[in-house]
Amino acid sequence: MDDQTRMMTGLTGLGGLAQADVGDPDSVRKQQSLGQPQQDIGDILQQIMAITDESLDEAQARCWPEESPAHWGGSDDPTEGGRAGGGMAGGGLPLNFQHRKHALNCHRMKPALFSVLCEIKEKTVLSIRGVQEEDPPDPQIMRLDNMLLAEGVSGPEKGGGSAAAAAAAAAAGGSPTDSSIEHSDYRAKLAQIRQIYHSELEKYEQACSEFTNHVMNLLREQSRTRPISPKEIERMVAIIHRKFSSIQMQLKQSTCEAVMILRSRFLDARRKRRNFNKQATEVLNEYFYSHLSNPYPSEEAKEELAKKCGITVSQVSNWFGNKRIRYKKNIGKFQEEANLYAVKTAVDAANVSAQASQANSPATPNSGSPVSYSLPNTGDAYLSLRSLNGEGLNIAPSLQPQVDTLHRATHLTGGYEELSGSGLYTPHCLDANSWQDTTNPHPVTSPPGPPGSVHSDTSN
DNA sequence: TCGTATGATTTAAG
DNA sequence: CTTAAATCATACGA
Repeated sequence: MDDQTRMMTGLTGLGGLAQADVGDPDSVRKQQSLGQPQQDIGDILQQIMAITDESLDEAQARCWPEESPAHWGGSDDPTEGGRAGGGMAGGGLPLNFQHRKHALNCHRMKPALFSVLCEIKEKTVLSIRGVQEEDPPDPQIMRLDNMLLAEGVSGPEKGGGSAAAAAAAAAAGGSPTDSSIEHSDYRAKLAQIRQIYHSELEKYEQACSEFTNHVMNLLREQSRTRPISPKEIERMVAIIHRKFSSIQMQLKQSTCEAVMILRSRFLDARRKRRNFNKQATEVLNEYFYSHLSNPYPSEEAKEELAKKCGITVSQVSNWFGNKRIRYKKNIGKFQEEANLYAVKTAVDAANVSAQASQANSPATPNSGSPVSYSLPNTGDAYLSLRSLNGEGLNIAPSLQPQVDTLHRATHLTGGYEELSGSGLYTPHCLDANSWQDTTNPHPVTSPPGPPGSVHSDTSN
């Protein structure tokens, strides 16, 4: 309302000026046609329409290629309204346009017409009211915001991102060197995304405010010829902001996607799988094959293995899980490996026992082989070796306890059969299912092992 | 480039 | 929680 009154007063106050403007043919014509109000109003309405259209067109043509939209609305000062046309002329509007506009603004009937328009509008504006009462924060955009914040993209500064990366990597449990390299890489990429995000965001914001400015100035400008309430301007601005925020949401969404892809590329351990080093595999295999009858390392054993191999406990668990299932699935394939490690372990054990019996030393400084877990093994190693040799190994007296252990294990697992018959190296398969048999009723599903599917074993 | 090896994850059971 | 089993996705060697 305030604006309107201001506009009105401004316009009325300019009546004199308009009449003085003799140079304008339109104005002259209008002055002459004062006697016919009807025609006059029709005329002026037409002009208003024309000008409204034109000023929009002009605005599009002028505002966008150039900047400095600020001068567009001219001054807000109502007293200057009459001269606004003149002032605007500097902007490069066609002279014709300027003239007509000016004439219109200064027409004697203008105030009356304007008030009529206001009145009409007053009635219609109510219907608009109801339409625009909703602005609950979009849950979608809030989710995106939260995620970007959590990823350190939209957060304060670096730190959030690296912290997240560190946490993720810690969870992934990669080797320290690897992960640190990957982290810097990850952080670099994240920073890149972050930078792009921010520059885009800034661009959007700038564009938004620019556009808002244009529109506001346009409306203000138009408000000289038609009634525009501040509420309407406000509403228009809100609409523009909504549009731009939907664009912003797209930006946020694609940024989120980029971050997710980055994360999965860099932090998903599965994608970044590295084989364990040779020594680690060896250690694990030695344990596995020396505990073949019960290859389920205890928590402590796992920890020790993990330490030895420079991997995490869960990696040890994974390894044993994979190994068990794969061994069981195709024992034949692993036979060679089994024999290899059996020999290895047996040799170690022999060394140990030899030293134990000779030097009475509890230490196990065996060359190269890092098997030092307190070898309470189930005797599989000896079994393997024995079967390799075809006949019994001469077991040192000091090994007797281990043989006992073997017996016990044999009993426990119940997986051994009478091998004795074959005598030679026909080591039957330690039915892998028997790993579970202690608890399970015997599932007859023998693994689809190849013909030679075999494991060294012993008779009693 | 392709087949295999292998570490990790998922699913389901207990 | 642990585990078996299936599956995924990469590593790696021929």
